[in-house]
Amino acid sequence: MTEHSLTTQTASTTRDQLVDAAERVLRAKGLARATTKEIAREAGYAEGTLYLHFADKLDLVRAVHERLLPEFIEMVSHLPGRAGTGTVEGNLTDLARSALGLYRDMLPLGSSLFADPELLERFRVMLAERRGGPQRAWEPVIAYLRAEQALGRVDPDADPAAAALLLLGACQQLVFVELMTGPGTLPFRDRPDPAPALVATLLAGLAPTQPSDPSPTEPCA
Amino acid sequence: MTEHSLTTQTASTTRDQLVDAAERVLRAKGLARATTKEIAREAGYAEGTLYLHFADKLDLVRAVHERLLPEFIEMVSHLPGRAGTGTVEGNLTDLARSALGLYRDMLPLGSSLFADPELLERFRVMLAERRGGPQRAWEPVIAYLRAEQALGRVDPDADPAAAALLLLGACQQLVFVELMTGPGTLPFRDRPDPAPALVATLLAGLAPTQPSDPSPTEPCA
Amino acid sequence: MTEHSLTTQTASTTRDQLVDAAERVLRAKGLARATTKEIAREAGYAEGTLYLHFADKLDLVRAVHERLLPEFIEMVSHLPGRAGTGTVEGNLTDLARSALGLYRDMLPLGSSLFADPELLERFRVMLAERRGGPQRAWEPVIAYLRAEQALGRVDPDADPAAAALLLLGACQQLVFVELMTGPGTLPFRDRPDPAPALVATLLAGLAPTQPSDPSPTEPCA
Amino acid sequence: MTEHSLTTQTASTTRDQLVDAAERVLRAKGLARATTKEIAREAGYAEGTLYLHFADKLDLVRAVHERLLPEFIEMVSHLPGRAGTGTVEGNLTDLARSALGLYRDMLPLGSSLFADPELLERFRVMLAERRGGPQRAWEPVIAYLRAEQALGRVDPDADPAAAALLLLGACQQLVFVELMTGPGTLPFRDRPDPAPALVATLLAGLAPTQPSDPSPTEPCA
DNA sequence: GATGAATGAGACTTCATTCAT
DNA sequence: GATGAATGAAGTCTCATTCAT
Repeated sequence: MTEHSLTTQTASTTRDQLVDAAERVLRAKGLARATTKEIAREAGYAEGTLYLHFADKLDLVRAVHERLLPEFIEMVSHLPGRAGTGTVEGNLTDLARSALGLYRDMLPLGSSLFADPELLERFRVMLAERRGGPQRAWEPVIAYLRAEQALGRVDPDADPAAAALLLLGACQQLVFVELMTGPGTLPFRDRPDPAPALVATLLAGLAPTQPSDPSPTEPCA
Repeated sequence: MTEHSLTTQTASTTRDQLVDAAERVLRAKGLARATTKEIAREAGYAEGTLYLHFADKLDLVRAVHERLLPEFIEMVSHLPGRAGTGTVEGNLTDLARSALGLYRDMLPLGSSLFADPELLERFRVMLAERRGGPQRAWEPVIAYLRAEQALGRVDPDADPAAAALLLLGACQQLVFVELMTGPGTLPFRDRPDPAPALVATLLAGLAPTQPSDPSPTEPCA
Repeated sequence: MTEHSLTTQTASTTRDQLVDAAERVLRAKGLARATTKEIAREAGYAEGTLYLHFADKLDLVRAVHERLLPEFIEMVSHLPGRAGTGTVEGNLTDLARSALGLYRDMLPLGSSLFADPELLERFRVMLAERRGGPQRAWEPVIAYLRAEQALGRVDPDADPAAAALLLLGACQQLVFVELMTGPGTLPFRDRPDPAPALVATLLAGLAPTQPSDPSPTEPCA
Repeated sequence: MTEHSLTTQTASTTRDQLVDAAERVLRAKGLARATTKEIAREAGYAEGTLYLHFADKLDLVRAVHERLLPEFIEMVSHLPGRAGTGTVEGNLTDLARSALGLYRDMLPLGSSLFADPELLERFRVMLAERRGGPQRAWEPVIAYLRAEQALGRVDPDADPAAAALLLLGACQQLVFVELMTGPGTLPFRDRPDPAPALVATLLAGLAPTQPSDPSPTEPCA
């Protein structure tokens, strides 16, 4: 109320403050334990105020996830798209590291949606309107790989979509396991930075380099 | 805990029936909307009976997830470990298809844990006792790849752990996107079976095949 | 209260518009579901405006009922007072039909008062100031019957007040039953217009006509 | 709980106690101010218990009205049906006095239904199942009058249904006005017992006994 | 061991009312 | 006079949990 400019750049409407507060509470307490009372208190408003701006609690939670979308997409777009600069390996390693951070930030909130089918359904409806969703992460990676293919730094026969899914999927799964097994565990063995190994493996492939074995593993027909 | 033969008979103890019912209700309604009343009704017992066998509701939910672990691990172990038989590509494709089914079955339940930090913490404690968790899925894949390396059908320099994470992570992420965006969408483009593309890409790698330089990692910059 | 010309102009003051809107909402939603928000919206004003013109919500509701009084009395006064014209039976039948319409219009709103003792009490206080209330309906009927008695068309020994109560009470009860049992029912048997039977019965009386008395009340059986 | 037989004849189930309490609170506070909290307290149960026995608050209120029906009908049936005994005038006067008591007891509760269209609708549905409603009061009166017609003590051409409606309607309207204008007023003039005048008027009719006037009141065309 | 009526804390939500603009 | 965002008390209803039977 009496704050003049807590953040110089944000309009900080009541609605935004409520969404901010809801996101903080959701991150801290989880969907199951986030109450309207606490969200309102966190935002500095009365509980009833919440219902001036949102139809119900799920509508507010959905708004949190809705606002996450552009955030997510922007982060994704910042995934290095620097085709032709540096090395492919370096770029993809940066990308993987960014993705790990992205998923560490987004996965707990996103996964919570599965706890409530009605919330998930509302989220789907919103995704259908806004074109968005987690699959958006693939796009800049695919675009980058295509650009590198054009530059000859990536195999022209490679499948960029599959490669994007392999790399980002690995990052997401790694974070998933991290979060599941707790902060004290070393999920991916003893490697503090798993990105290089993932990128190296993706670049080199598994197929043996010597065609001494006439196995049908070699697909480039 | 002190039970010696969980599965030697089709037992169907009251406790098991309650866990069964809880799993069904959790799958149908989601963690947020699963009530003890409905679980008890589904099991055919009175609500109070639940508290003869479990400390509280979270204990029952945790038991559902606990019982999922051997199920999960068993499914994972059935992932083809047939090193040397068929082709590597075929085996990994079968594996990817199995993994897709595995995640479709497990991901909604597993992701729900993120909605309740207290439940997640109890789950972590249980994981610390039982050696388990989603990372167990990597093991048979790694073992398989090592065996194929020994047979020369997989590059001896490849990193089996990274490869397992790439392949299984891609499967998990694909299912995650499927579940998020709803049954009506085509998550991975227009391919009904994404497994072959993933496996082909993983086998071939992204690096351009330069006949001059045998190191595929750093190409034509 | 201090307004001198309530109806000299089509005034449509803010206050009147609010009362209008309140009456519409009360008729549509009922006292229990009429909210200040909806009344204000219906009137085209902000919710706060309501409190510039009324002490509280009950004050507004009371104002609706207050304004209903002159309306009611005027309708009642239009009940045919045409002593000496037409026939007594015809005049009373017209009167009964008017009364049925009157109660259909007023009863739902009036009966709602019983749902809230505080509102009812305020209404009573107002009635004590304004001389009004549902009993006003008896007056023109009594006056009419007295005039007909003077003309010899109604038994000079008859009790006009009792007769008015019998006839109007019958109309009110009929509407009460109609409203209670719903629009789909036939409340008073199979007669679409119950007025003639009521009037005939009231005129003739129930006492058997002894042939010794040549009263015209008992005709051509 | 520990009461063994507070009332020797009543089962006094929890449900009944709740309905009892609800009726008491509804009579005391009115529909608009009756809260589930107070009803539960009045019944001596926790608020949640209410929802073990009723779908919601309206369901409980409806149950109150449902239980009023047999009460109402029984009271109505006790309206003197003593055809052939005493005098017609005496019997109808007793009847009118009973009806006044009946309506004094029932009208406030019954009228409250108009405050909430949803409640009224539920009540109508219930009436459609149970055959009941305020029109049931007419039946014993009609039956009585028919019996007296057979005995020759009531004009065989009289319309029993119309007569019942006239008499009971007058009683209901009188009570309605009493309740509206408050306990301190004398609603029907200065007569403490209005029953005799109503009955006398109904029996004698309004038509003049001497056909000295060739007025068109004479209907047998 | 099983029951299920009862509990009661607390969730979500509504809505009459206020007040700074 | 008008506004309408904000209030917060109070309402209805849910549901994990208990306990006498």
